[in-house]
Amino acid sequence: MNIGEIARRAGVSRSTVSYALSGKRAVSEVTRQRIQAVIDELGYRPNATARALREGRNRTLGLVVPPARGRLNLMQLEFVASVMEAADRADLDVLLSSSGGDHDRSFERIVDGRRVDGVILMEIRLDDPRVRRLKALRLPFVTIGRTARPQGMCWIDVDYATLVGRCVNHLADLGHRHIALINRSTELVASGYGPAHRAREGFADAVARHGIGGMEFCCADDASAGETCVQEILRAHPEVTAVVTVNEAALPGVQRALEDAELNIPARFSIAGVAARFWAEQFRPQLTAADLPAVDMGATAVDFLVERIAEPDGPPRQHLFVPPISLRNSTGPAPAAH
Amino acid sequence: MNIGEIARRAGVSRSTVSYALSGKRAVSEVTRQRIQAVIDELGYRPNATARALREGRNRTLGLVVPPARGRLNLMQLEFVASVMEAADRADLDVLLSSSGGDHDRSFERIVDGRRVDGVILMEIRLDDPRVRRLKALRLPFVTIGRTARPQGMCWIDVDYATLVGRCVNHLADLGHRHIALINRSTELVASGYGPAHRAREGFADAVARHGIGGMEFCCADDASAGETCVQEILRAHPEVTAVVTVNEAALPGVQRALEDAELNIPARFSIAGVAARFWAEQFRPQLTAADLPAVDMGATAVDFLVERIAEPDGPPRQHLFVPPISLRNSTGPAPAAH
DNA sequence: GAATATCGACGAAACGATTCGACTGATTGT
DNA sequence: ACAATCAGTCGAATCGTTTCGTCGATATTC
Repeated sequence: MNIGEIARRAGVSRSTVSYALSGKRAVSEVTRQRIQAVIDELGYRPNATARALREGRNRTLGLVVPPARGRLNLMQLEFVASVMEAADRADLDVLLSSSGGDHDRSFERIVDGRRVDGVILMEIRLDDPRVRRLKALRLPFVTIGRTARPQGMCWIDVDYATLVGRCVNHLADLGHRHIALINRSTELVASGYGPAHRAREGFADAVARHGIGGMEFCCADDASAGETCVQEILRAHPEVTAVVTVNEAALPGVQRALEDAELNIPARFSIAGVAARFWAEQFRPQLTAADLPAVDMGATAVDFLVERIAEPDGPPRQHLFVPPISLRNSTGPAPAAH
Repeated sequence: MNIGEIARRAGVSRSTVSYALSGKRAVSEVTRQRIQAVIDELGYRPNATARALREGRNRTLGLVVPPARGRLNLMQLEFVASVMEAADRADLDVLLSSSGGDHDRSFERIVDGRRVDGVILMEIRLDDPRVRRLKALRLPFVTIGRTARPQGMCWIDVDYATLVGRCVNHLADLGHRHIALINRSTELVASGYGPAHRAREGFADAVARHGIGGMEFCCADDASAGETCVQEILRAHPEVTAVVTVNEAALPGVQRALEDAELNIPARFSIAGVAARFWAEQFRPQLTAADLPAVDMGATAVDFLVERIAEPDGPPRQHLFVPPISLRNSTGPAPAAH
């Protein structure tokens, strides 16, 4: 059941059927209705592949997610969901690809088979080979996170430096004088993961500004690492009365370690950070944290990409998200020194 | 940079380039190398859309996930990741589509634009309009979960009835005589969600077999619903000493409510169920539960689908997963009656 | 009333690959 | 030595759309 068959049964030419459907040229009302009747009867829908070939675009965007190895997290999940929703609104399909490993077959397939009109790249590294690839292919793309030299590119990012800085400010205002940062894993830092680097910088700046003690700890993205990380902090720096965390996956372990050390939150210990709302609310007491705006980010990424596909040489759009810090119950005045 | 350009520069015809690449006909070694040199120089990759049009297949499978509304959960996330991985191994791309709402535009686009060679349908209902649609279009598909009449279809599912039954057996063996089931939400049950129905049946059968008291409670898929659900159970049925749960998202709330009621686990209260390993390990003490085998399920679904695409009229493959129940620390002997 | 728009429809040429049949030399078999 | 095979290549058709140019027929304009 292709357009030729419809044309034959309606007694018109293929082009007339096409114009009747697209409305790009006038078609008399009677033939239009005759054609529509045949279409309804046979349940014809134009073949998307043929259309894509002819039009030179696929009405599809590629979404490159981190490989399953590195465990997609809940925040990213929410992001993916919101990208789908936004793409759907723009009548675009979403082709998934995981990448970040050594041998990114699906990335190659999608990108150099020209299966997509544009790409959203998650979990970008400061120096990212995929970005170079997309630039070389002149395929429109938007990155979630920035490379080291983000000028001239299209990206959205979360301003970890500012957010971590604000957390430090908040804790310092409450009288805390020794604060630890629970950052992401050493591997992630080593591989040039922007948020981890910028959290580090924002933290260092803020503690320096306040003239207070600050120490950074890297921590793998899971609960048990969070537990040992806190134990380590408490052992090596008993003077610490508050932590800032950007490692949401470690939170359950952080909680356990603090409970085991009988450090009541927020009476004897404070904690603030950046996390998806799910994790912040899961914490007990609920975590004072900047909630990652996954839904906004997904919608914005799609908007930027659509715009760039329409106008590949337009000005590159960029947006830094600085979500407000939701005051919950995990921070309080520093305990009196004993 | 299309195949014609390559042919021109290599001084051969387009068909020769094609045969050199596919190996479907003999090409002399010297011309093959000449062609390869041109290809390497220009970085040519065949256009996937044109190939798809000609070959009549897209090397793409559709993955239909529940809409963002109904919140994709971690187990589903793991499933999606494993589908991607398996598809990648089979050199297939994955086109995402969310569906389940009233107005499934992306499902329509993917399915009747013939953008995919087959579909994996998650979160199937006992009577599902999408299944009828796919059958009518004669598009190969595999469902995750069964419809009410699953004969002749391709599906995989988790045997909730058996698993819940085994949990009841386990608890009964430990001496528990009054057990509650924490099922999924009433809406989900009402909409004909198979796992919820089968959990109910398995539970009813098992408590009857043991001649013990069993009562079922529906509970929305979130922590606070879990909390009120347990409070309700304890209030209305103080004789209950154990629960079986198939509602992983409610677990954190269940935990809170039991803690608040000062019911130590497993000394004074036991709990077992079906859950993704993440949730089971998140529970304290860790939950005795059948771990949902998301990774196996994803790989199996892709296998079945690939097979069915290759042979649309072959025998429909089906598989019921009955993952073993991992004994952890949340179940113990029933407390002596007081 | 002749020149000129305008409308509605048609045919053919793309888009970029794959594949079938045919053709040319060279090799083999008898 | 003549037919049969075979390796290597080419041209043309095809997949299902969209769109450009064209062309009657009717309507508009001076």
